[in-house]
Parts: sequence; structure tokens; C-alpha cells
Amino acid sequence: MAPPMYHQIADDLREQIESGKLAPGAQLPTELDLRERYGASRNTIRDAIKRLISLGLVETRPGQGTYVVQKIDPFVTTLTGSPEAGRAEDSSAVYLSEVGKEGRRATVSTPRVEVQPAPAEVALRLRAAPGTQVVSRHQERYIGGIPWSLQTSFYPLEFVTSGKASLLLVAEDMVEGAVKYLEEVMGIKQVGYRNWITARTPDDTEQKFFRIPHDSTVFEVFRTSFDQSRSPIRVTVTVYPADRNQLIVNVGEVPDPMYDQPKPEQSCVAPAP
Amino acid sequence: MAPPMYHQIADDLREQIESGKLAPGAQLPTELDLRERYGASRNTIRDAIKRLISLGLVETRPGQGTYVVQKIDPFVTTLTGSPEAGRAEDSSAVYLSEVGKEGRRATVSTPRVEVQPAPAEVALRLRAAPGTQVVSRHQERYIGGIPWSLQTSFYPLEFVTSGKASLLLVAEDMVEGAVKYLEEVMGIKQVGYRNWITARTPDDTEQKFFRIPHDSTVFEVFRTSFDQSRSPIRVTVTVYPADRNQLIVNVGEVPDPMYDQPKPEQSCVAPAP
DNA sequence: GCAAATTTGTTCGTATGTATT
DNA sequence: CAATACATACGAACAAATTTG
Repeated sequence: MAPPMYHQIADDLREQIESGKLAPGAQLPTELDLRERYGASRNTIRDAIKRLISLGLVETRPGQGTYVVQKIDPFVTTLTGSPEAGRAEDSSAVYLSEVGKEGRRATVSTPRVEVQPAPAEVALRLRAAPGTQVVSRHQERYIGGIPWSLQTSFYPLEFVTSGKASLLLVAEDMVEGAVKYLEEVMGIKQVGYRNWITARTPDDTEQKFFRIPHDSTVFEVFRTSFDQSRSPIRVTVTVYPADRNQLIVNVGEVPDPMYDQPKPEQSCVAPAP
Repeated sequence: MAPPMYHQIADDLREQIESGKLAPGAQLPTELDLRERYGASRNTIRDAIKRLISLGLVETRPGQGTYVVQKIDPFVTTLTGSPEAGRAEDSSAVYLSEVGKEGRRATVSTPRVEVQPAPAEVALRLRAAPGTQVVSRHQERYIGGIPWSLQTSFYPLEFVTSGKASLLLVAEDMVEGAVKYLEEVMGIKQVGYRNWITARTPDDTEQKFFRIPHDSTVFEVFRTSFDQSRSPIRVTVTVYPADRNQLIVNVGEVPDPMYDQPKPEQSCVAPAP
């Protein structure tokens, strides 16, 4: 009934990491060293390391070695801004556990603007037929130089073909915010929005941009905005790598979230007795 | 620069699964069959299958074979109920994409009640010193017989030592809801709460209960409830396996979410040109 | 109920390729 | 270029779980 050897080796290394015996950033012994240390074959050692990778505890660098991951202070995004808010919700809502830390300002790439058929999940939320043409605005977002999220907003094509909101096609950041702009030129007022949160593995683009392994996890948040008549006016899809992002949802009256900023820890749900 | 063979094999099988050539529930050819089909060694075939597992496309059953996963209709939980609501928020907020489907009622185990030192993340949120004794109430929750979530609520021990809320120690489901009970016996009114959402890999208990692999993903939602004086009165930790759960956050006025219930699809963020 | 056949899980050894120093 | 370290791939053997005869 003994667990397999590569489990035991992984557990032993995990304990060393979590106890601090192997500090963040430190290099693990090479696979050949571990092979001797544990009296196992190299393949078995590699199986153990694969488990540590899937736990997010270590990373391997070809030609260099295996290293204990440096967990960065997570970015925390509040999803419940005021319904009228244009863009301030996102960037201003990023709290950092080390307050006043330098070099962590949010920056955004210039958007890539396209007219394309709406992906199925977007068409559904815009209540449009599958394949309907829409305007998409795609941006890469960083905090303190670290890849933070990938965001794409989709608008009905009528907004621009009607000639009223042609600025949506300009590949420049909308500093004032798209919500405010749409209200000014079209009289469309955002009265609410819904966030739909899922988790999945990253695609190739996301793996490269965030530099995360293929079997890691990303949050995918679909935000559908609605106007006075309860019609969808925009769908924004934001992808956050789960290893460096957390989400906050406030309901009713709550104190400032800086109160209870946790440190990275393990589970705290009581196990069975 | 060709991708390694186990990538190509995995991609080929993935295409067959996503095209429907290999239907959900169907058995893949055995490893020995695939070994001949692709002219690779068994270990290489197994590496390819491991990739499909991490994508959540297949599962292996020792002694039986490898099967295409049957994705169940996801459970969708709305995190933004009314601040005063006691328990109705959770169970009533589970929408199902196939409306009226039978056998999908939410059921809850009788709680396991303990007095224990607060885990670090809980103590922090209750603004108590680390290790402070708290009352914990732990429940297993199912929908239609399927393990849905594990929930543990933590209350300050003073609530019971003061003699006012001794029902918190009774190992029975609080049908009326704990929030309503606390208001009745202690005059504590919940005016708001905050959900703090993270993602991580499951621990042993969660792997067994949800029957998910060790490298899969769970949502961990910390809900801190606050009273009139902005003091925390309860911390509820809920763990949802990400393969069958999605979360909704409503802000402002939004239409009924049944409108845009998506089907399981892949990413819809436009890749780089 | 048991034995045999089937299928995946673990472990070893070895060789070669690729990335980094 | 050489040395080092991880990545890929092959072959083989036995163990453990499940189904079948």
C-alpha cells in the first residue's frame, strides 16, 4: 500500500521547499544528483519533479537546472466597480499587498483593432447570430512590467457603421474610457454588467505571453455590459494567469480590502477527521 | 524545429476528439494499439495521453482504458446575492443550462462542527490573532448527486461562549440560515460581504471527494461577512472544482442570466495576427 | 469464485537531442 | 568548442486494477 517512489520523492522535496530549506529562487540538485541521493533512476526523479511543477513549486530551465519558483505578490482585481464606471474599475482596483511598492504601475499596449466574425461565446452574449461581424479591440496589460492580463472587447459593428462611434476603429487607447465615449456619441448608458468567471488551460498565445506552462490555469472573465433597455452593448473577455492573479467581489457595504491581505498559504479547509 | 512526437500525437488525438470523431465517453485505442498506429514507443504514447489529460479531454481508468471525458453541464453560482440573504444565495443561485433537467437538486451533508485554532488566512480575515480558537462548520455539497463543493464556515468562539449563539455548535443544518439566526439571537446584522477568489490545485481530501486528478484546478472562494460596525462576523471558505463550476458576478441592473448560457467551447480571444 | 487475459501504472536502463554556460 | 543539464525517445519488465471466461 506504499505510495509509488516518485510520490515519496516529490513529497520529500515539497517538504524541503515549504519548510524553507530550499528557498525561493534556489536551485535544486541536478537530476543526476537526485538520482544518487534517492537511489532511483533518472526517469523516476523526473516524474517527481513533474509533480512539483504541476503544484507550481518549481520550474525547470533547459541547460540550467530546476529552481524553486519565486512567487510574486499577487495582483488583486476588484470586479465590482460602479456600473457607470468606464475603465477606472480595472486599473485602479489593483491592490498590492506591499503597499507603496515601486515599479508596479499598470501599463497597456496600444490596442489591435479588428473587424471579425464574433466568436460563438461572444455572439451569444451580444444576442447576435453566430458569425456576425463585430469590432474587437485587443490589448496586452502589464503591471510593473509583468504580463498581467490579455483583454479583448467586442462591440456590435452597427456602432461604427452608423457613423456615430467611429473612434472604436482607431487603434489608440481610449483614455477617457469607451463607456463614457459611447454615452457621449450615442446616448448609450451602461447601467450594469455581468462577469462570468471560468478557469481553463492557456492556449499557445497565452502560454507565450505570460510565460506559463501548457498545463497551468488561467481565469477567463466574460464581462457583458448592458444599457438602459437591458441590451448588451459590449462583451469584454479578460484572461488572467491564475498563478499571479486573484479576484475580489464586494457585495453591500464592506471595509477597505487592505485589511485582510493574505500571504500565499496552502488550503485551510479542515480535512476529514 | 519540428515539435516533439508526443506533441504531434496529442494534437492528432485532440483533433479527433474535438471533431467528434472520438465521441464523449468513447474509449481510445489502447496504448499498445496507439503504439503501432503511430510507430512510437509506449512511453511516448503515454506522454501524449498525459497532455490530453492535462487539457481535460480524456481520463484513464487502470485496467480498463482511456476514455474521452463526458463534460457535465457546469454548475453556475452567483456570488452577488443580497447582503441580507442568509443562505438562499448559494443554492438558489445555481442555474443550469438545460432548464428543468431532473435530478439536479442541491443537497448538503450534515455539518461537521469543530472548535479549532483558526487557519492563518481565516484568522487574518476575522482580524484575530493567529491560532485563535474558532467554531468551524464543514459541509459537503452535491447537485444531483454530483460532488459540487466543500464549504467551511468559521465563527468567532465568543459567539458561543457568550451563550448567545450556542446553536452554532449543533451538528445540524441551519435551515433558516446562520445569518438570520445571528441577527435574532445577537442582533448582528450582515450589511455586506467580500468574496476573494483564487485558484489552486486540490489537496488530498478534495481529490478524493471530487474525484479529480492531483494537477487539476479548484476555485477557492473566501467570503468574509461584515456587520453594521464593519466588523467581520464570519469567514466562509468554499472550494469548487473548476471542471464543473463557473461563477457569476452581477453589478448594477442586469437581465436574467439564462439569456446567454454558453456551451463549452475553447478560447475566443483573438490570437496574434 | 477463481484463473486468465487485458490494460494502465511504475521503474529501470540507455541513447540522443537541445539549450545554456 | 566543450561541459553541463534538461528534453525526448526507445525498449523492457513487473505491478496493480479490471474484465472476462
